[in-house]
Amino acid sequence: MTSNSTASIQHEIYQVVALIPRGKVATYGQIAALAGFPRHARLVGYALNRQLAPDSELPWHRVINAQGRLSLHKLDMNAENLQRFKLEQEGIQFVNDRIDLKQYRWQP
DNA sequence: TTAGTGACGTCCC
DNA sequence: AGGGACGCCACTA
Repeated sequence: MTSNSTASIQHEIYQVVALIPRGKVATYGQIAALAGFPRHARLVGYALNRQLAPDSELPWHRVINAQGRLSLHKLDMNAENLQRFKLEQEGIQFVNDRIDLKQYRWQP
């Protein structure tokens, strides 16, 4: 690992993401704040990138950006298609490639 | 060490 | 509405 502090941060991020219920979504910034690291939205992306595996227990697909859009295409367009598929399977509706956060945002 | 980068967010126009 | 300019901060070369 590059540093043990980031390892613990990642651990906190995973714990929060694991709490997102089926059929709901959260933003990167929301996850960072809930994990106790405000303004670290980008770190959430880095952390999830390491968990990007088909057999991952983590509901990484329920994390989207503050615009209600998917951001994964910059890295892996194929993975983004999977993310959208998983979300739609949970009953989340896309309107013009966008999710209505007022309706679907997770509120702990 | 420094500079560039990025699964982001907010502000401004 | 939607796009651009910054701000942010860990990571990488």
